[in-house]
Amino acid sequence: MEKSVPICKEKRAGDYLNEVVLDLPKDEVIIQLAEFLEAFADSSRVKILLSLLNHELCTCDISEITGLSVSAVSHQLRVLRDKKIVKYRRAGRNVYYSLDDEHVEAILDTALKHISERKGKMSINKK
Amino acid sequence: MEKSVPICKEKRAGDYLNEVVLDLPKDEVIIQLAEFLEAFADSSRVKILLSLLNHELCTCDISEITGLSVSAVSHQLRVLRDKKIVKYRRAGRNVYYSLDDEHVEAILDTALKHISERKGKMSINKK
DNA sequence: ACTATATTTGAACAATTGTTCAAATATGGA
DNA sequence: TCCATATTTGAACAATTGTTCAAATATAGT
Repeated sequence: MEKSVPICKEKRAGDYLNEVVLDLPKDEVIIQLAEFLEAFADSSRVKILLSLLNHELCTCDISEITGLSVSAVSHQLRVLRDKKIVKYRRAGRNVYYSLDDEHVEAILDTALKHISERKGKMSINKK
Repeated sequence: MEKSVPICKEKRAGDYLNEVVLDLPKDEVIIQLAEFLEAFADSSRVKILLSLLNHELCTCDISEITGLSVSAVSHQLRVLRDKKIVKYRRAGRNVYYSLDDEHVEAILDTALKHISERKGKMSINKK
């Protein structure tokens, strides 16, 4: 019984599949990558991060800027805090948030490029 | 009745909030940003994208490399296709996928830097 | 036309998500 | 201490997600 290799593989000349597997980061790292990038996968959080690009802002500022409820903002800020993407400092009754990650801007810029360049190849379909 | 500004704002000297609002992309763009970045918010998709960084691969290759079922891979590839992140070509019975976005590598690299640099400040907490 | 392999698809399902609401906590000023 | 404001928190909820399974489709070879 020497069969766990899928059939579509048997006839392959150069076997580079193992190479690809070996080049992959450990599963643990892949999970961390995805957990970090989850921070950018929601429009409320993206809006909050964009707001923080140039200014530190208190929870109530962010609520007003984004149009989200104070509570919703606070919940999302906790997510961003847990992921070490924003930091905060308390000043009196206000808590001021700012970016704690030099890479946020890079990721948002890259994504912005994607959607602007993609416009040319946008499909007409709903998806 | 001239009251819709939150109280924490009234006493502000420099009013930069409006400036921040004006600097934000349109809501539609923010939603597109988040929809694109959703592609990276799941470890299965991250693993698929990492696998495709240097090789084009068929569905069955990707299934074997990632350890995901063929069906799960196919479902996720559809998500990536819809977002214009991968493209595909059919060759006989196989369908070969490859990256259709120059920015994928940049985003994954940036995220990788984040998680490696973050290790110094990792909290002991569960989160 | 029939069979085998590769891929896609749709329904079902548990799990997770983001918001709202009400209540709790924190801080500063009277 | 009491009150007003700012923020956080937890429960509840609908909505979305990713997987599995079975069935459908596509292609090549006989």
